[in-house]
Amino acid sequence: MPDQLSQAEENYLKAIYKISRQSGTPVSNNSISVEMNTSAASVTDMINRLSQKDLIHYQKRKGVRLTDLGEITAIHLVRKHRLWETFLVEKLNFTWDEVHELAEQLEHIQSRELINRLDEFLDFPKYDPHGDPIPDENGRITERQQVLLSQLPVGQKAVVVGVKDHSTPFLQYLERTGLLLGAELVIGERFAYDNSLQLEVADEQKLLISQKVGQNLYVQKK
Amino acid sequence: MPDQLSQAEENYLKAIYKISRQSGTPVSNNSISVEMNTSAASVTDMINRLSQKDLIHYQKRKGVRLTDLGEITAIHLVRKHRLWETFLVEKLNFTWDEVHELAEQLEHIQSRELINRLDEFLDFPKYDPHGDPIPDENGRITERQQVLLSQLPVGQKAVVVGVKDHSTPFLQYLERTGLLLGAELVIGERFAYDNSLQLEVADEQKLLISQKVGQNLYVQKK
DNA sequence: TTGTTTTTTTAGATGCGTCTAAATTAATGC
DNA sequence: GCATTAATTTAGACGCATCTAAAAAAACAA
Repeated sequence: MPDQLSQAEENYLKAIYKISRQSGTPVSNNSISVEMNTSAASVTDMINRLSQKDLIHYQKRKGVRLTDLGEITAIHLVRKHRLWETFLVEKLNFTWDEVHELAEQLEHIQSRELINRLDEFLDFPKYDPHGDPIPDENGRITERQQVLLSQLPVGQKAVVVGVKDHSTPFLQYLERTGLLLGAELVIGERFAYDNSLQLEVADEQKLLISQKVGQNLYVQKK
Repeated sequence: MPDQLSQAEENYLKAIYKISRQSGTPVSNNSISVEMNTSAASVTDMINRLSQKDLIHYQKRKGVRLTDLGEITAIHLVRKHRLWETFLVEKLNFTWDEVHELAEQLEHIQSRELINRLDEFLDFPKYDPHGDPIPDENGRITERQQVLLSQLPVGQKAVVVGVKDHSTPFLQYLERTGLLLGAELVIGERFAYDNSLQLEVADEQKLLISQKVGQNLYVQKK
C-alpha cells in the first residue's frame, strides 16, 4: 500500500493522467506546468518526489509516464471526483456548472469505504452529470462509442451524451439552449461558410449552433 | 470576510473552542498542546498567527480567548462536522463509531452553500448521531436540558439523548448493550459499594452499568 | 521567601510546496 | 552545422507547520 499522498501530489497525478489521456505518452514537464499553472521548476521538484514514490517513471529530459500504481491512483481520483459531482447534482440539486470546484476539494477525502458507499447510495452510476464515465472500484471504465456532433453527416439522428468542454460558459449555453444530456436531435443542414450546423431538436424546433459548439458536444448515433 | 483558513488553523480554532466550552474562559497554551497533541512551541507559533488574523485575543499570561469572528468560525466548523456525521450515518449507513475521522476530513471542505444544501437534504437535523446539537446557519445552538445518567435518583424514568465520551470502545459498548439514543430506562438501584447502577430497560430487562458508563451518558428526565 | 516545578517563549532546524533567476540542455530553422 | 529558441534543471529563497532543546517567566510549595 502506498502511504497517503498530499493533495499537491494527487493533483499532479491527475494532471499527468489527463494529459497522457489526450496526447498519448510521455508527458513533458512543460505540459504539466501549463496544465497546472505552476512554474517548470516546481514541476521538476514534484516529479522527483513522485518518482521516489514509484508513482511515475521519469527519465531525465525524456518525459514522464505513470506507473501502474500511479495510474490506479489517478483513476481512483477521477472516480472520486465524478462520484462527488454526481452526488452534488443528483442529491443536493447543484447545477452541472457549479460542481467542479467542490468536487476538486471532495476528491481528496481519504476513504475507500466512503467512496464505495457513496457509489452504492447513488445506485452505481456509470456516468457523471457531464456524461463522463465513472471508473468502478477496480478502476475499470465503461467507454461509450461516441463522436463529436460536428462529425455527423446531414440527416443523422443522434442523442447528446457528453461534453468535451467543461467550462461554465459552455455548460450555461447548453442549459439555455436545451442541448442537455439525453437531448435528441437530427442534423438538418451544414453551412459551409462557417461550418455552423442547423439542428432539429424536440418539437420540430430548429437550432443553429456554431462549429465550436459542435466540436465540444459528444453524441451517440441513433 | 476572513480569508480562507488552513486546515491547521481550523483545527486550532476547534480545539480552543472545545476547551473553552468545557472549562470556562481563558485557554492556556498548555491545554491546547495537550488537546492537539503538539508541542507547546507549535502552539505559541500558531497563537501568533491566529491573533494576527483576529481570530483570537491573546493577552500575555492571561491565555487565549476566541474573538467573535473566531467563535463564529469554530461554531461553523462544528456545524459542518456534525452535519457530515449525520449524513454518513443516515445516508451512507456508517455506524456512529466510524464517522468521526471522516467528518474530521469533511469539515474542512470550503463551501457555505454545500453545507446549507446538505442541511436541507438531511431535513435540518437538530442533533447528530451522538446526540450533540447541530448549530444552524447562523451559529445558533438548541441546547437541551440534559443530565448525566449517574446524577439521577433511584426510581427516576429517563431517556438516553447523548454521549459525553465519544470513543469507539464506549460507543461499541453502548451498541452491544442496546443503550442507544432514544432508549428509555428507569433507575432501579444504586450500589454504594462501587456506585454501579441497576437499570430497568425495555421489556423489563435489567442492566447493570458501572459508574463510568453512567458518567458518560446524557439523559433527559421523563 | 526562596527554591522547585510548570508553563511559555525563543532559537534553530526540517520538510513541503512553491517561486524567480540563471544555467544548462535539447530541438528547430536555416 | 550552427544559431536561435524552447524546455529543463539548478540554485537559492520564502512561508507554513511542525519539531527539539534551551532559556525565561510564572506558579506553587515548603
